[in-house]
Amino acid sequence: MGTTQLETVPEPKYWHLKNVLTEALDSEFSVGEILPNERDLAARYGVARATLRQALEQLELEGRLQRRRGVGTTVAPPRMGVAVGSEEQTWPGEGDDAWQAADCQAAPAPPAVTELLETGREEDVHTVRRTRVSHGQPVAAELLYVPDASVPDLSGIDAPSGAARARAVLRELHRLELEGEYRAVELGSASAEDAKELDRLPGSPVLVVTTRFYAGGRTAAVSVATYRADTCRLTFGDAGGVEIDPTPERRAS
Amino acid sequence: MGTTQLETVPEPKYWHLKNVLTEALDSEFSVGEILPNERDLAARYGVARATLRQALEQLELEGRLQRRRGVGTTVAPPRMGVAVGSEEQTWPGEGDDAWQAADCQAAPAPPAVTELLETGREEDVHTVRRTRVSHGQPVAAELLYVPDASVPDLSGIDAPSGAARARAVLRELHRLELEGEYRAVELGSASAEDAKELDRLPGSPVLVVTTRFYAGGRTAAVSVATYRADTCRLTFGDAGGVEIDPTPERRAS
DNA sequence: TAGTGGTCTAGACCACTGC
DNA sequence: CAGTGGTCTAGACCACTAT
Repeated sequence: MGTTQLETVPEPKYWHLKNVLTEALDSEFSVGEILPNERDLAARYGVARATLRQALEQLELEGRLQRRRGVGTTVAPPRMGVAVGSEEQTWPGEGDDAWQAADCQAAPAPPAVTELLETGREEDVHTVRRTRVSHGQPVAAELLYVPDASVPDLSGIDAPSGAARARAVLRELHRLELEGEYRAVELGSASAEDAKELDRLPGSPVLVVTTRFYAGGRTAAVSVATYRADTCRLTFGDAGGVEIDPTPERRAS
Repeated sequence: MGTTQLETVPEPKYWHLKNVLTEALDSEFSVGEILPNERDLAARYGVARATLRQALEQLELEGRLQRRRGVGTTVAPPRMGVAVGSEEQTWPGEGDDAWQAADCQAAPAPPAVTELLETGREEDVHTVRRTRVSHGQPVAAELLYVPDASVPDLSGIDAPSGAARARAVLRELHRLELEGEYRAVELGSASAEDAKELDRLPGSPVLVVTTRFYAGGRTAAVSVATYRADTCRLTFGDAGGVEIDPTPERRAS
């Protein structure tokens, strides 16, 4: 850095600071290392703590830092790639797919999902909760909505709720022939519930993946999965069998 | 502060405020409507402006609000779905794909891209800039990196740079047989350049879509596209021909 | 208990938009 | 020009984690 022109461009302090810190991160810190605390850092760079925090927030958003209350700020490892969609489409829970079924309740789906499923507004649907763990870390929390019409033979199952019932719902679902998937990704913020499962604070940025599963000419199930945006890079497709560990870029010095 | 419960759950003010505003948005405002200014809103809810802003930032992140300096805060329309990947894989610019080539320069690619392309660190690659407009709004800015090896017959083209050359590069690229695509989506923040193209402030949250195009057993091109996270929902696949306008949920009253 | 990040305040000034 | 959101400050207290 050295220079800084004053001419014509009043670059915000936090933006400049973010760039300075990015370089420092690249050159002077290694993954997992703890940064000085916010008060010290602010003092060192001659800014108010709030301004310093604005820069740190950006860096956290970009996956460069991880902050934990009561602990400190650490240099984050490169984001991990998590496979979300591939060539061969499969039902959730089919094969061994990194997800763990946690629970299943009968409850009305949120309006947005109701519309996709074309179910009644007050109608109960099977609501399966699953979590996904990768590299020992929770990366996603999912709610899978399955209308009773998609799993008509479920009645015989004893377990009224819980993981056992969740697995039963999935098993029944697999009996249908999957005709297609339609997926959407958007930015969201973690609900209180999801935040707890993801070990983050409520409001943390998440990537929301909504998947509609088609069977028998209708939407047979809808999945809403929220991935930690700070630690995950969602991957799609498999590029003709090539599957390289992605994420180059960062390295310690 | 007046009272408020003391029992067990000190919910942050900005979080509570966000929820209150969300309901107000659902019930009392319609798309495009202008909210009261931040100072008035803060006073109305009895919080400092910074706290109010924290709530507004969350809502903007969720795509519910749009804020423009010098103008005001308006209720945002539902996010638009933009198609990013579908069953049939195509080269960028093949068919009529909503993108507009803007420029092309010869320059070294960033390290991350260099690694994917397996080109030399200092080697120049054709760098095509394109923008994508949807519903009259800029939604994405892209940099497409094409090593010379992928377009060997380009030498004869006159235009050294500019849109004409960009189109020429794409045309040459289409002569290769596309063997596969590998895509990744992650959260990022807009660079100063991208921000300008997207009509946003630098640092705004964006969805970064990195695509590797395979041909001849190698990565023949790499595209890095940044989509406005506030206005876009990225869609993948086509679910057997079904293509419904998504995004239910919001409505004015 | 000491130290961290998270929340909140009440001000100030700046940059931009529109009239 | 007046009015908007964007940046910045200097403090305070709270919630959490580790020791």
